[in-house]
Amino acid sequence: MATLDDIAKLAGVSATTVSRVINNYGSLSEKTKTKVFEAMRELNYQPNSLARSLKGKKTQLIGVILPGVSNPFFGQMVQEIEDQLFKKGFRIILCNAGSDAEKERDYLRMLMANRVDGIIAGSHNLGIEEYQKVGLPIISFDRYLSDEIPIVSSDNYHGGELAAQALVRSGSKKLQIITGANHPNSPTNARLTGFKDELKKSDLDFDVMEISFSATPNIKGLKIKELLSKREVDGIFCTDDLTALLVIQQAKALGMRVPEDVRLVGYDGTNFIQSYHPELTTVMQPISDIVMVMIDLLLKRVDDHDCELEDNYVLPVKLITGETTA
Amino acid sequence: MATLDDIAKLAGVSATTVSRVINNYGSLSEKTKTKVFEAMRELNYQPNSLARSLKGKKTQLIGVILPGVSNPFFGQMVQEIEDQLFKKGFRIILCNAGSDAEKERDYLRMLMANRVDGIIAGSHNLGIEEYQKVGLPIISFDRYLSDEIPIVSSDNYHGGELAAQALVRSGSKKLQIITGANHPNSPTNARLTGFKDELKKSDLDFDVMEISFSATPNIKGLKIKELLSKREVDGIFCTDDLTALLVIQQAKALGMRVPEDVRLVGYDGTNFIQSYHPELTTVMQPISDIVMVMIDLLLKRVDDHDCELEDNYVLPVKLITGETTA
DNA sequence: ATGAAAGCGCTAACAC
DNA sequence: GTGTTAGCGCTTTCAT
Repeated sequence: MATLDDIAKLAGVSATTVSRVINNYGSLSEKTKTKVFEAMRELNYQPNSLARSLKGKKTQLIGVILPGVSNPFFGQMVQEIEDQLFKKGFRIILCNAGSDAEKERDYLRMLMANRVDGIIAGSHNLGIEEYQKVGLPIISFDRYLSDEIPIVSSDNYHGGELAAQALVRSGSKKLQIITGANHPNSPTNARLTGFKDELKKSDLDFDVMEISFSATPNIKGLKIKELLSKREVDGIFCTDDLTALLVIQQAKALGMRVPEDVRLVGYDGTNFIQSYHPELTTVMQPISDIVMVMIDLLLKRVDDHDCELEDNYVLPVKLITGETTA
Repeated sequence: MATLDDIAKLAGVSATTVSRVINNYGSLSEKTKTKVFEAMRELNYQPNSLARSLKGKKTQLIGVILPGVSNPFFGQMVQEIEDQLFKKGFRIILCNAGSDAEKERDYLRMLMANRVDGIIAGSHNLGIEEYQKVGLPIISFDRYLSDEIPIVSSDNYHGGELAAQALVRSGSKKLQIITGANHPNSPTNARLTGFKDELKKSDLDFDVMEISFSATPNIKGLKIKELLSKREVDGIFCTDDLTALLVIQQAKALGMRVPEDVRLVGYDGTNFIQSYHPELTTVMQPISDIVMVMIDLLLKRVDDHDCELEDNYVLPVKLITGETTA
């Protein structure tokens, strides 16, 4: 692979001059510029960004740590992150942390070793104290990581309220929440709180069922089947859309009709769900806006490591009404 | 951020020694090792992989160029790639090329500039001659890129045959194929050919409808609606599962029953579809195996740029039978 | 068992 | 308008 020196030799100038041409810096004669450009073309030259970054420049690399990209919600989020970051000249290193805290720690070390300019983190793992001392700009999605790390999230509390309202409005009397395991400090808990608080107004009964985020769809389906077979609930709020899909599936299998026998509200409202399951009433998170805010904040910190930021940035959610609460 | 020299000073040894400790190289006394390790811990030291790579080492970075990760198929594929590569000590730079050839070219340049060790590419863009001269190990998924680049794919031809068989077996008489726009040199065409060839045996009629891969679900839905309203077909093969979902949606809206009025076979068989749409008959691509082969080949080329590889690696597909062809 | 010194490819004063 | 030089943080001979 050609180096700056190769170009310099071929163009008959010094390395500095080539560097100047590349970075469009200082004053160059048209003649040299042309010569250098030609040489670059001829050797199919690409400046070694490793060397560049070594000299103190940014790497233009951002680490993205999320549970995993096979989930449509995070798939869309990563796509959005990649898209917006690309336009600003950054690339991303994708880190699927899954539910493996050790892997997440490894990734954190690697990202430090690679001198990424910053990190966007939104995994579900807890107790990773390493976040305290990465010494790199970090923005978190929807999780508390450390006191210094700003959290961007949608308005989970209001989302919970909206879900409750939709269920109540549709005439449900015996309500059920199906949610991931209860993580302390997680803004996601607010979905629950909002839901409960809203219900207090109407004095209705409800139950909470927790199913680990990392359980397989089969396991989740089983638990849902158990729940539904009792035929005791007529309104369900799932704190994510995929679980809601499972409820529809199991209800159908049990001969229960949605929404006649049981009403249903999901959460997330990805493009995928909106296109392929428009029947589902759900609370839509503004993924694009969330990402925009995260990137904005992150790049601010990249430019100035010590710039002051709020602890929390909360973006509005929206209820999308489908037939499952008709 | 601490450097090797900082550690050397703190431990009271030379930089060379620290380097030896890090790389577990040459002969070291236990005493020095301990001192150095302590210093590293104290300063939360991470070796600068940029500097390391500059010295001729590999970057342990692999570029992954795909249409986009918000599609469940590619989402699962990327997740699989990331997973398998992580275990071998590599990280990935994610490049969503979308349907933007210029973006793909940009990414190619960036990947060269970043000195990634290799590239896995499976975008849908055509006419990117740059692949000819990247000078980096590349493996392609399901697309022809250049004569030197091996293609790994599932057995598209047999997949087409299986789809046809399933439809015929279920008693369909007037068949329809819905597929992406016909790209020259794309192994995906084989799905069509396999389907057609199989049909010749049974002497049934069929039509082909092309819908661009990059069309929105709404657009696709519209075309499908037009098609279905004529009520002329009773068996449909979609060359991807998401389109099949759209067919189910439109059929329902038109009051047509699946499979009574129209039978349906999809293609891909992701975990997502298997879990959330088990009713869909589909041809499953062995994503995990495909990725394993791609990575195996890629790493061979990383170790030895000139190692001989086959042009094509074809992995077996499997028909998953659901109720849409019952 | 350890250190000194050169160099990977690039940028940025500092000359002229 | 262009060249010289000194590093960035690390690895790697070659000494000792």
